[in-house]
Amino acid sequence: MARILKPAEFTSADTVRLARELIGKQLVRTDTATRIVQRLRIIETEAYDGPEDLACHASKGRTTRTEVMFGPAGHWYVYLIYGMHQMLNLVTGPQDYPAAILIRGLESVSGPGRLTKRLGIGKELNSLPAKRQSGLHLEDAPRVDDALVKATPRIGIDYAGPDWSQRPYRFVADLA
DNA sequence: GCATCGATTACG
DNA sequence: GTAATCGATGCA
Repeated sequence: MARILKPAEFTSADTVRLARELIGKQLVRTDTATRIVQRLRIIETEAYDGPEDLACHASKGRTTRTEVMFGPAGHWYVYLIYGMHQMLNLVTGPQDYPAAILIRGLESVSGPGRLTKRLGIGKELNSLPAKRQSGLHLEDAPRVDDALVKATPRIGIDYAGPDWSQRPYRFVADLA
């Protein structure tokens, strides 16, 4: 079994780089009640980097919803979008610096809303640390070659304006 | 209290 | 192209 990634490993201020490095790592769901364990590699991520990033929820300030992004790295940020889809994010960066990485796709599961549904992820995980005892954690994996990873603009954030919406903060593993 | 807005998906 | 669906937010 692969090494478990600790929350403290995501304290780097370079969230965009962390989003790139998360590609290929394994997302592990452990349900103590049903004993079902799911282990899937991450193939798509997006970086949301700090108060200046107009696409980042925290750019509007510290609120009940965004509070977790200001907290310690390595905790889950889960929220509901469009009234029906749960989005899974990993908080990154130093304490009090609001940043997170949206996990958009896993091998065999395309789409951020679909993956949370598949793994049974909901708001009960919000603000919990990415540890085995929380029921959802990350495990290390060999680095995915740069030739297989492409960077593109983030999805669905045109409202953030051309400067932010066009930045290559989305990473997709081109598995073929 | 009430109106508006989505880090999406599925279907035509 | 557009409907579905509801918590967070902002304003009164």
